[in-house]
Amino acid sequence: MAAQKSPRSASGRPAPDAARRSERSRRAIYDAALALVVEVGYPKTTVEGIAARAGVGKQTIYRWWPSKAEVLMEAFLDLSLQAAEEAAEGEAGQAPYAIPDTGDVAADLKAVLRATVDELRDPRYEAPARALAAEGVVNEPLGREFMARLLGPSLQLYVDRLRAAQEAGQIRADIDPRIALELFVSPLAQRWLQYTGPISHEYTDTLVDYALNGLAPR
Amino acid sequence: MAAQKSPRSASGRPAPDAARRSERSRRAIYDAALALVVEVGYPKTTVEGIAARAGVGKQTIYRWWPSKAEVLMEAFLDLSLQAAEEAAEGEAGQAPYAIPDTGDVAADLKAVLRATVDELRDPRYEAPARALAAEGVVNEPLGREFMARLLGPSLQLYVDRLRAAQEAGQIRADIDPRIALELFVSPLAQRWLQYTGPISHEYTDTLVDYALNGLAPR
Amino acid sequence: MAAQKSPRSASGRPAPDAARRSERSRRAIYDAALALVVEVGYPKTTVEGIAARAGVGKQTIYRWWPSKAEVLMEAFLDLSLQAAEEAAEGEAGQAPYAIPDTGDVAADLKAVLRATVDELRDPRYEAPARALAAEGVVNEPLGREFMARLLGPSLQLYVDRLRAAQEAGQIRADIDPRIALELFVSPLAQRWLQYTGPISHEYTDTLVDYALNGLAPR
Amino acid sequence: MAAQKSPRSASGRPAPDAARRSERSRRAIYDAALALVVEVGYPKTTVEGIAARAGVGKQTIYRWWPSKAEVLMEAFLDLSLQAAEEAAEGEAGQAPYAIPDTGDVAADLKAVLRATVDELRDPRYEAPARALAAEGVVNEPLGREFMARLLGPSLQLYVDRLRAAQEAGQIRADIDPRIALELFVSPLAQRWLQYTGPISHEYTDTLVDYALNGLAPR
DNA sequence: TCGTAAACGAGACGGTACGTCGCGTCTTTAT
DNA sequence: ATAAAGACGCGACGTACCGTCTCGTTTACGA
Repeated sequence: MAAQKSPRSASGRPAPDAARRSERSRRAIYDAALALVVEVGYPKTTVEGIAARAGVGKQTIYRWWPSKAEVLMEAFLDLSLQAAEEAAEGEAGQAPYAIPDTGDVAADLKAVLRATVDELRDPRYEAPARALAAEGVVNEPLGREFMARLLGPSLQLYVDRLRAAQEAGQIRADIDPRIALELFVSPLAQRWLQYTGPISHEYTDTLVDYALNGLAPR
Repeated sequence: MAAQKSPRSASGRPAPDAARRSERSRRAIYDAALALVVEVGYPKTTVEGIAARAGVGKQTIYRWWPSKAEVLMEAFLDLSLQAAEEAAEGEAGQAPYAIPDTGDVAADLKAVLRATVDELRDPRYEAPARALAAEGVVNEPLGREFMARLLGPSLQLYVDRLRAAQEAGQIRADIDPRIALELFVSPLAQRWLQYTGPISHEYTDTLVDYALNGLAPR
Repeated sequence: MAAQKSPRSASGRPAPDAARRSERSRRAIYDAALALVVEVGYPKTTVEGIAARAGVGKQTIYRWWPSKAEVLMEAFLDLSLQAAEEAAEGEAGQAPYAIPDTGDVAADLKAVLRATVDELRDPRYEAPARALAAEGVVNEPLGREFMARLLGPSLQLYVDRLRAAQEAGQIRADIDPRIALELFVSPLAQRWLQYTGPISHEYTDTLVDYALNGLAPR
Repeated sequence: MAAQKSPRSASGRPAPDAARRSERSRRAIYDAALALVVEVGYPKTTVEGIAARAGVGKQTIYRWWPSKAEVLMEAFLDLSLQAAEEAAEGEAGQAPYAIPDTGDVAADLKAVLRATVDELRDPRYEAPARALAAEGVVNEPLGREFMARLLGPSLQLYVDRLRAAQEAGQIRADIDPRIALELFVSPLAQRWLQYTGPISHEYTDTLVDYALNGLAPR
């Protein structure tokens, strides 16, 4: 079995040694990237600017990420992780990363969506989330990564909760939960992303009602 | 009232005389912009590239548009207009710009959504539409313009059709059509924009069924 | 005869239109390059620095010169030209660009060499001349250009003066003037370039004496 | 007197312990530096390149030399030393490091200069010698070191030989040998360094003749 | 019908950021 | 304990486009 002295990444460049990576720099880069996106917007956020703000050489960024979009992706991922951990601490003993199940699907979904609305309005989350979404629209690999690492896991929580509701007989058994969740999640996403309408707690409540009960008369 | 020899736009620059504008150049610029977005993608499409390909001076672009996003917006608007006119010719005597009303809402909606799916898969439409959507996500004024000039009018057609369905008693009267349409339009939009899932005729059919009948058992 | 719409330089890049070149920028670049070489030395003089000091975009330098060495070459050539013109004004009616001929070769050569010594000590000339010489040593094309455009013409003046001396019988007819001149010019050049010894009026006087009369006893 | 555990050089850094220096590494660094200068030229020879080629850490270079110029200087000095030792072996019983004295100054000088011409044409010597000369032109301390350690000793040999000639009555007693030698050495040096003309055995022979006999008629 | 003023093509300009290279220092790893 | 390996902060490289600004050259209008 041949020893592999200098492993190469897909780009053909020798892969850097991750074990010797500076944790300090990584944190500073995450912080700088997030702060800049909030302060000056994504298009005016430059790799050079991130490096300067983080007190880091440009090469240190290019060594570990292929583009500013990937930097922001990991920074945002890290931010979400931290937030999730903090949230988990508050509700000790409870399953983290799950939509609560009080027995009332409608109420549970409304609660989660209200929380989501609040989050989408917090500039600290909104700016990077919007930037990543925009980049992903036009950059398919990044878009798919965004889906795989952020959107997907979140959507899975809805799938799980809807499955539970099906078992409880609150949702028809022949419904595909993966599609069903889009009836209330996607409208919110589109209003937020494309300014197709205002978002509010009232609005998401209505979405849940419409989706669960349908538009046609009974 | 004082004579105004060289009227100035809000930017303080003398407004160009639109009457003397070269139609030839405008067309060439539209064609070049759309072609480049399809061929090399939006981020690699540059004003310089558009000018070169259109055989036009850069200033001719900057004279009439403030940014490449606006150029593309108008180019795409123009493209949509042309396409709509062509489509209208095929169905003479019928109201253009409307969702057909056969009396069966579900069928009508499914038909329109199937057509939309086809369009979203045509690279000639997809590339510029995606580019504008992405730009609009991160550039609010442009996003709102995109909504006002393209998305809005399209969505209004759904509102009209849903209103007709309400009058025909096929949809509950207390439903807000502006929100209702999002139950089947937004999921498609999100899957397309964010790669959250595959899009197909089957999928949109399912969306219409779910939306009209709801998820909960009757 | 084919029209040549976009002539290309040897580098394969379209040649810029010299007619539209900014004289203002060129002057500013010359001045900045010379000043920086004097102030911070050649190795610390950067294209970026020249551009910044000249108030010019980097591309304006790269558009017209392939390297900082070539910039400095032309700047120095320009400086020499100006100096020569100023000098020529002072001695109206006299042939410019020539070594004076008073009939006494030894005296004439000593006078020119003394002037050269003075020039080599003037930092405004020394710094760029030294920089170009150094670069030329290790960069053959540039070295040859330096020889062709600066050194060569100067040495030719010695050839001319020595020929006159041969006709006047002050120098043997079988002597090759192109080689002869090196007996007093090259020693000065080497002392200056390589710090092999101090340079002074006395020293160059001695060189002329030794060269004309030889080292062996008569 | 206080014990000094880690003596510090003028730079304030702890002086490395020369006794523990790796002879192996030094040799590898010399070889790599010389080879690179020959192969890619001095400007493209980098400390990183030398280290990589020598299979040595960069720090091992920086520990012992302040710059790539100094590395090359010592490498070249070492090369010259080796060459001189090899040459000395061939002529056993004779004084090493001296210009032969056959009684005929002209012949002896011509012989040495012919050998020098040959050396200057050997790429293994030419490339590093030229590199060091160029660096020395623009970097005064290095230039003076080059003079002190390489050029000076070589020139001294000429001084010695010329003194002998003066005692033998072949050269006038009032001649300064330190200046005299420049009449034939410097022209060769300048032609070589600055491409002011071709170098050949014929050329150096002529230089010796001109220098010894002078240019003026007797 | 002809001048003339505007729009036009071309592209040079002052800039900003790109992604890369090499510097000289510092740290880790594996003898 | 030493030295290879190489990550780091830094600064310059040479390139690509930005948006502005002249340049002549059409072009179309109104005198």
